[in-house]
Amino acid sequence: MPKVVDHDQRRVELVEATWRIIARHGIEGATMRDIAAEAGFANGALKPYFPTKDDLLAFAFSHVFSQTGRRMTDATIGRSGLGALRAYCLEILPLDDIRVSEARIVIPFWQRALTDSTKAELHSSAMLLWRDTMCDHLREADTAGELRTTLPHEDLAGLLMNLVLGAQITAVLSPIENSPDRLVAQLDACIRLMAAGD
Amino acid sequence: MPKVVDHDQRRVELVEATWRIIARHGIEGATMRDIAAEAGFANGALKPYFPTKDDLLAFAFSHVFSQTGRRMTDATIGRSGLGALRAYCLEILPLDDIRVSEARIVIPFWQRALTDSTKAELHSSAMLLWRDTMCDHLREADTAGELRTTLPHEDLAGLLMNLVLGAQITAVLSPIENSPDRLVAQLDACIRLMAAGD
DNA sequence: ATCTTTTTTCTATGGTTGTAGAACCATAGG
DNA sequence: CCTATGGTTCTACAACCATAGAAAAAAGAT
Repeated sequence: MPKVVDHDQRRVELVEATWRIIARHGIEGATMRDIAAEAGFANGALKPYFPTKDDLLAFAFSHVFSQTGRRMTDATIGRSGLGALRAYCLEILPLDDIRVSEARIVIPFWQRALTDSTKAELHSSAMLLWRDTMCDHLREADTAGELRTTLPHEDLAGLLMNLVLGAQITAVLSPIENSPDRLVAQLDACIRLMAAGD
Repeated sequence: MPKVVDHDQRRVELVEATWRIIARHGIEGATMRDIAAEAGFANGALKPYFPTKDDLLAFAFSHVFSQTGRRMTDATIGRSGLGALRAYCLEILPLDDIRVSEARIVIPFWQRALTDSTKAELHSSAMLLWRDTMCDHLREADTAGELRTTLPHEDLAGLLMNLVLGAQITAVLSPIENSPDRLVAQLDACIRLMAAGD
């Protein structure tokens, strides 16, 4: 029998090479040849794992979402209410190199999703999940008396969603005015405005 | 003497054709041939006005920013403080077809700016201007006693900036949960949280 | 009516891309 | 040691793009 390869692991390898290329040279520079070279293979080696380029990109993008989502839920264990909400949002903000790279990947993804309904639905469902989780934490906070405002939870969650998504852009394209500590200050400002204590 | 053409007006015509193409088929489909066809010309007719494609895109993007900026400042005349701030932000939110189209153009622009420092600086300077204007209105509101919070104006302005930029994404990719009235409700929620009355 | 100059069209070219498929290689069992 | 087979590389190809430049058209001035 011939050399045997773990296909799933190889797929993840290729996806990580794709991330590095997109984060470094943008999605325009992410050609099949460059991705293969980054992973240490020749052009045609990708075909058995991802028959077409779109398959590769779709897998890469959904992998980013699941990775971020796992990190977010991990950050909330042992917390509830506004504390959980804050930890949840903090995990999306581009505060370190890894999450800045994720921002540099999600922005090209948005652009692709504009004309690709499959990618649009992937984004829509992921955002709906995040939004619902934020609503849950807001409800927890409300019943615990942590909330000062009586505004609908949906609007507050939508506000936070737009905040963290907008931060993906400003953190990358206006890093001076949106350094990590500024972004945290903005999030804390938003949460403190909702909180009962002040 | 030959046929005389208003070059500046022709340039604007071409830019508007470019918008329509990008809004309809995405930036990938915005080839020189398609843009020329949309404007009613042949491929090579663009060269005298925009020698290269990058010149065309740069002009198109800066035109969007100046158009939006003009609309924003127009909306604030006769207002001050939180009222002006609200009107200013309302003009950025993608609430009608025109502004949704603008969102469909600015998202590809962000993607391009990731690997094009010229576009990044264009974005950075435009955002800095908007941010400063928001700070001015916040200062007005503060001296007028409209503000409840003592948080730094810079963080509140940054918060609003991220809100309206994030809305560009959610309005296009999650339109159901972010319909125009929901977006306005989110903005009003944010402003009411900062306001004195409650 | 003709000429001159700007504007527009048309054709060509060099380069790059995604994809396909043939040739080659490495490895585990007989 | 041999062989069958999954994995990899290499080359090729068809399509597409931006751009350049020559050719044609248009329109006011003489």
